[in-house]
Amino acid sequence: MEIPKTYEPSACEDKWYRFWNENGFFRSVPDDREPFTIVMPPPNVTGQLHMGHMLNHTIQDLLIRRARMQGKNACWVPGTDHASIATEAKVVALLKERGINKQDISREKFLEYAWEWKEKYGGIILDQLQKLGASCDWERTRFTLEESLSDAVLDVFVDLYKKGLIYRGVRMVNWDPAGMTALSDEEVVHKEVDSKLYFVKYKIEGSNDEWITVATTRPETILGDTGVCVHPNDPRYSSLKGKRAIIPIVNRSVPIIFDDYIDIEFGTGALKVTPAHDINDYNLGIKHNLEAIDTIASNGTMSEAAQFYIGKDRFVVRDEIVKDLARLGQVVKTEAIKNKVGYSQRTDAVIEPKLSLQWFVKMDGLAKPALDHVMNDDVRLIPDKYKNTYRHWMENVHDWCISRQLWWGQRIPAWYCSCAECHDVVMVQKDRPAKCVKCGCEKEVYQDEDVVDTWFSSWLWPISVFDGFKNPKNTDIQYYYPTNVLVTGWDIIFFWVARMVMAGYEYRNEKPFSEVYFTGMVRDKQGRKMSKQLGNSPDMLGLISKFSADGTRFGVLISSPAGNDLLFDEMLCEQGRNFANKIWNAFRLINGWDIMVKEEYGDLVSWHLGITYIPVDKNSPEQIAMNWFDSKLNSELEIINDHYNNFRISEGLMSTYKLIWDDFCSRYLEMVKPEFGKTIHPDVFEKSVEYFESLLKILHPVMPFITEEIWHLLKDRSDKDCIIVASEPKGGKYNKELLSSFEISSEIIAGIRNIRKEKNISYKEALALQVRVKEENFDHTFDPILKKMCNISHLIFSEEKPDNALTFRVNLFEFFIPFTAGINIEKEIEKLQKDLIYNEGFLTSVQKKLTNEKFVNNAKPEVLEMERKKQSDAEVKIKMIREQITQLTINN
RNA sequence: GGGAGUUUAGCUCAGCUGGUUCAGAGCAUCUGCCUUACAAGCAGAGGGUCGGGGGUUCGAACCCCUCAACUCCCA
Repeated sequence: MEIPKTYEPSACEDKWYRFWNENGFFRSVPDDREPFTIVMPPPNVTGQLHMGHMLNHTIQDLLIRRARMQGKNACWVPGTDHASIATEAKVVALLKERGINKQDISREKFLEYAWEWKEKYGGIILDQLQKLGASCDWERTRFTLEESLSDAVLDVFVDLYKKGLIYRGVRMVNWDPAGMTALSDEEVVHKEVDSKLYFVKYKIEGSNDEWITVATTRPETILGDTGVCVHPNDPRYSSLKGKRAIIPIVNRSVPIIFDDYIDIEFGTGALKVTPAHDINDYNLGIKHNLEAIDTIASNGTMSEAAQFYIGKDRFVVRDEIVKDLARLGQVVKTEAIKNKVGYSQRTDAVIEPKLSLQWFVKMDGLAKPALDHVMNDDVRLIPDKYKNTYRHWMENVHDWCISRQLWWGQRIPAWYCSCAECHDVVMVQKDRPAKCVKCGCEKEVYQDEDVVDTWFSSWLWPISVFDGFKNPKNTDIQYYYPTNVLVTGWDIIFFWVARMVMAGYEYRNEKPFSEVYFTGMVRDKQGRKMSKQLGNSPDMLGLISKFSADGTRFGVLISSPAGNDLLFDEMLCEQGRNFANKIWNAFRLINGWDIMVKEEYGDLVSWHLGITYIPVDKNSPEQIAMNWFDSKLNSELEIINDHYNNFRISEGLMSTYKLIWDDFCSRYLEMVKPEFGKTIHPDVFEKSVEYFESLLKILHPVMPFITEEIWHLLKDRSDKDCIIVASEPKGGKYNKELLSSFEISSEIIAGIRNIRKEKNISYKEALALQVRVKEENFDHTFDPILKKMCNISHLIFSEEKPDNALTFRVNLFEFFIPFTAGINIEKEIEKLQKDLIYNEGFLTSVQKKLTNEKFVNNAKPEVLEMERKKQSDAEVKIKMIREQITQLTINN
């Protein structure tokens, strides 16, 4: 069979994904093994796979696949989030295209359309995850709005209400006029924008020409002003005590109040107070008993209460009112200013602070355990710098506004009676009450129109996916909960992570997960966050088809330190693809070897593989290579595991990359590779295959497809013998001296290669190598390797210096290659001079330390010892270099 | 306005409690090679006052102070 020169991923990726899935390798059911559980942060049903998901899910898959290979019962629960506001907006837009207005259809009809939409598009993102290789247990797929999860939401609502942790009240909320709903504080994004600060003068009541000038960025709210506030210590305004001002246009008389809340420096030091449309003004209003006039309707236009500009958009009115005020001569001046404005995270509309009746969750009681258990590392945040952020938020947490004026979501289980005398009755229970608890009427009971915040379902996710609310003692929840790791972006630490911790302790008295791994945000080369709006997120499926799923996974992981943003560049995926190809070719090499047959090796002294043969010569390059790689593999395995166990994922991958490419391919395989046309010893072949298998297993969690493909090409295996369920390579002892001695040999090899290159000596031309050392003082372990790798015909050990030889130095050893042609004496001397200067400089710095009494007295003995060694080594080197220079000069 | 973080090679990042010849890795760049696994490759090379300034110390990328730039969170 002809094996292609380059790896062809497209066919094998789909093939293996289907195979794994059909053979139940992704499936997890409780058993007596240790569980390793990850619940997927459910992506929005409206979403398409973007770079953020890619990063997030690749990491989760890596962790799950590692756990699976460690023999744990790995369970990765997938699912999607119904995303109330985003989905509702999508459906509304879709209906509009069809000429249907949301207002014109019933709630039931709307939900029908919404479900239809969800069925059609809601699964796309999960399908895309399969392309990436995500090894989730698809039989466990959940959706935050499905029946059992919704039941949990309603039960929790009722329960918290009964505990007094949920209440209903009129508060200033963040109103999204585009989404037509209230939002929680966390859903508001503050952006700095260029605004104008308008200085408007209000007439003092009863005066002829006395004015007070206020500064505002929101002149359209003037219509709702019910006070003017100044600082009690501000001398400019002390004469205004007890006076009133006239609000222009509406000609309302309002009190001038005094409060030290005012910043004397800002604007004119006088603040117009609009209690209905600013949270600070609202608080001032309560304190000073000011009326709140709600002049802006829920859709962002001026309401009846505004009296003027009714029905016009607030931003249109901003311009109009300034013109009208100017006409009245009441605009003093306008300044450009930068200020922070709140935007809806979902619709990007400017948030309108608005008084309204909403449902809230009390946070103080819930926050306490959630804070403590993170601070004491019961729940570990990675990287731990987020502990600070988390604590700060928890200590200053505000009550959570959970009602949303939407239809797509769990409808709030609160019921009211429509009888006039029962307007204060609220019945909170899951099912419709048979009759009003106050007046007893049966027909007039109606349900709250609102739904709960989507996060009010996702905060229950780690429990509800295992049906832990309805059935708190079921096998799944007892086995899988608490889960192991949550992988998510730090941008939702408050929205979601903090609240899951709260729910975990409230409902199971136990953390939801032991570790939270925060990924960074994926940014483009210019450092911008990748987003759909900017259109700077590469097409995921395009990337996968270009560089393979394995290559793309590699590219994403190689540059993703925990919590640090990742600047994504396609080149990283290309590097991944190249790596896959390198591995593919290592396979081709090994696969192409002819194994030695019986006739080739004379005496039969060993028994192996059903045939007898003489064992590998223990001084052969092959045996030495195997000894070395054994140690190398074990020592690197220790390092790689340490990296991964501590979530240093990109470092773990980098070590794997170098182990495979540099150590295995460039060094080991070159050392054992038979000469052209020769055969390989069966032991060496077996061992090489074994090493290769170990490497594939180490790499599998990162590049699952190619490793599975080669795993099966290397040997005939049964359907159950797949790398995805193979046990990870067990580390073993390794010989440190052997490893460092090999590094020295590598330098010698590099020295010889350099000389060949400089002097244009072909590899085919055998060379002699002379070392200036007594034979017994040289480590001969790798002599056969030197000979093989560099085509050295013989090694000479002598304390003499040969004439006319090319030379290089490794540590304290001088090497000579007798070769007369083409030696450029001047260049050689120049090179040696440079070396000499460096070493002399180095010696001086060491001597400086050693003659410094304070250093000698204070430094630790081992440091001192090290410095002495440096000194003597440097002295020897300098002597050697001087000799070489002298000899070169004399000889020519 | 309050707080957190970052700043090391052209790029992305390592560098543990200050002390191995410590200034590193990968990528990119440059130079030679179509060598019988791989040009998606092989063999090499160059490249950094560790953001600036000051201090502590025998010794600082690492500790302290200060300034600057960038990022983020909260109000």
